[in-house]
Amino acid sequence: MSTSLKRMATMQRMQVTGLELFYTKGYYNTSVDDILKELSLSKGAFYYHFESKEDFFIQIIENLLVRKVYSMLIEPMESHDNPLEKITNCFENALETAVHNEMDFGFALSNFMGEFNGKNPRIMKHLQDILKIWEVNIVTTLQKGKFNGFIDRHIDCEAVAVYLMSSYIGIRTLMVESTPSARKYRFMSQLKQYFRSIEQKQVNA
Amino acid sequence: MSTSLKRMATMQRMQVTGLELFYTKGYYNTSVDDILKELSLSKGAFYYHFESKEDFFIQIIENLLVRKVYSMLIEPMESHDNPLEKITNCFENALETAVHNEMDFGFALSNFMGEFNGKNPRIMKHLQDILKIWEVNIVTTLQKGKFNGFIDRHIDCEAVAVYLMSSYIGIRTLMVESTPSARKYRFMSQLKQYFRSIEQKQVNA
DNA sequence: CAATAAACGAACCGGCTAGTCGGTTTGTTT
DNA sequence: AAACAAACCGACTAGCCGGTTCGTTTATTG
Repeated sequence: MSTSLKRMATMQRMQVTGLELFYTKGYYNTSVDDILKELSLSKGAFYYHFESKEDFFIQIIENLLVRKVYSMLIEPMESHDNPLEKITNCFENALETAVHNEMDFGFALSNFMGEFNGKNPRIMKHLQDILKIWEVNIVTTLQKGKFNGFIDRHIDCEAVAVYLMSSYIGIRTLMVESTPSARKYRFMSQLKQYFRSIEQKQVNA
Repeated sequence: MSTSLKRMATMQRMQVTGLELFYTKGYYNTSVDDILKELSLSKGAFYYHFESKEDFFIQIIENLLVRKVYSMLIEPMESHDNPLEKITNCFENALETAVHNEMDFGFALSNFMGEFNGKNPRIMKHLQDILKIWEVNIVTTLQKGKFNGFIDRHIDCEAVAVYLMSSYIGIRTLMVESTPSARKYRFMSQLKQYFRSIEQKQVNA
C-alpha cells in the first residue's frame, strides 16, 4: 500500500471511531485514550497524524459530518417532483435510523451544538456553518416547489425551513430512550398535517 | 433565625446558583467549587448539606425545575378559552425570554437530557418524568379544547402534543447564538399556520 | 541496502475534580 | 457563662485527563 494511502487509511479509521464515540459519549467525556483503545493504537500514532484533539474533531466535522448531512438530509430532498413529499420521505428515513439507534447526523449536529455552546466558539462556528447549509438548501428546495406549483404562493419559505429544522431537531431529542417508534409515528402524522396546510390548493375542475 | 430556616436558606441559595451555572456551563463542566466560589462558601458547607453532587442536582430538579416548568409551560395554557391561542401565547412568551438570554426551563430540560443521555440513567429518569408531565398536560389541554369545539374532532391530540414539544425544543436549540429573534418570528408564523389546520372549521352561516 | 514513514509505549507535566475530615465559628439553650 | 450542636472552613487526598516528548521498533519504498 502506498505510504500516503496508509496514512489516509489510519486517519480515516481514527476519525470514524472518533465520531462514533464523540456521538455516543460526548466530546468532553471521551478521551483520546478511549479512541485509541478502541483501535488498539497508541498515543504516539495519534499525535503523529493530528495536532490536537480539537483539530482532530474539526477534521471529523469537515470530512465526515458535512458529507453525511449532505447525503442524508440534503440530496434526498432535491428533485423536480413535489418537495413536500421528498422532505416527508427524507425525514421518515432519517427518523427510522434513529429508531434503530443508529447514528443520525442531523441529531449529532444539534447534540454537538449543545455541548460546545459557550465553550468553544471555533468549533461552534464550524457546526453553525453546516446548519446554515442545511437551512439554505431547504429554502431553495421549497422555493423551487413554490415555482413548480406544489406550494401555495403566500407561504414564507424561510419560515417553513426554520419550522422544519426545529421540529426535526426536537423530535430527535424526544426520541432518545423513550418509546421512539410511537413518537416518530405521531410526529410524522402531524408533519403531513402541516404540509397539507401549505400546499398549493387544487383548482376546482 | 431558626436553625432549620437558616439551613433551608443556605440550601436554597446553593440550588439557585447551582441551577444557573449548570444551565449555562453544563453539569459536568461545572465544578462544585465553581458554585461555592460564586457564593463565597466552602466545600465543607456543601457536603454538610448535600450528600453528593448528583444528589444536589436531583434536589435542584425536584425543587426548582419541576415547579418552573409548571409555572411557565403548563399553567399558562390551562383555561376554558381556545387552547390553541393559549399555547401560542405561552410559546411566544417563553421564546421571548430566550431572545433576552434569560433562563428557559423547557430548554434547560432538553439540554440536560442531552447531557445525561447514556451517562446517568438515574438523573435521566427524573428528567423524563418532567417531560412526561408536560406531555400529559398538553394532551389534556388539547382534548378539552376539542370537547369545547376549538379543535377539529378528527385530530389526534397525542400526536399534536408530540409535534408541539418537538418544535419547541428544536427552535430553542436553533435560537442559540444565531439571529434568535428572526428565527422566533418565523417559527411563530408557522406554528400559527399549523394551528389553523387543526382548528375546528367554522360552520357556514 | 539505505532512507523514510508509521507506529509504539512509556514517561511526564500541569491542571482539574469529587469527596474527606479535623478543626473552627456561630448561635441557641440551659 | 457553660454546654452543645449546627453551620461552616479549607487543606488535603487520590485519581483522571489532555497534551507533549522522545527513544525505539517495524514496515514500506526507492
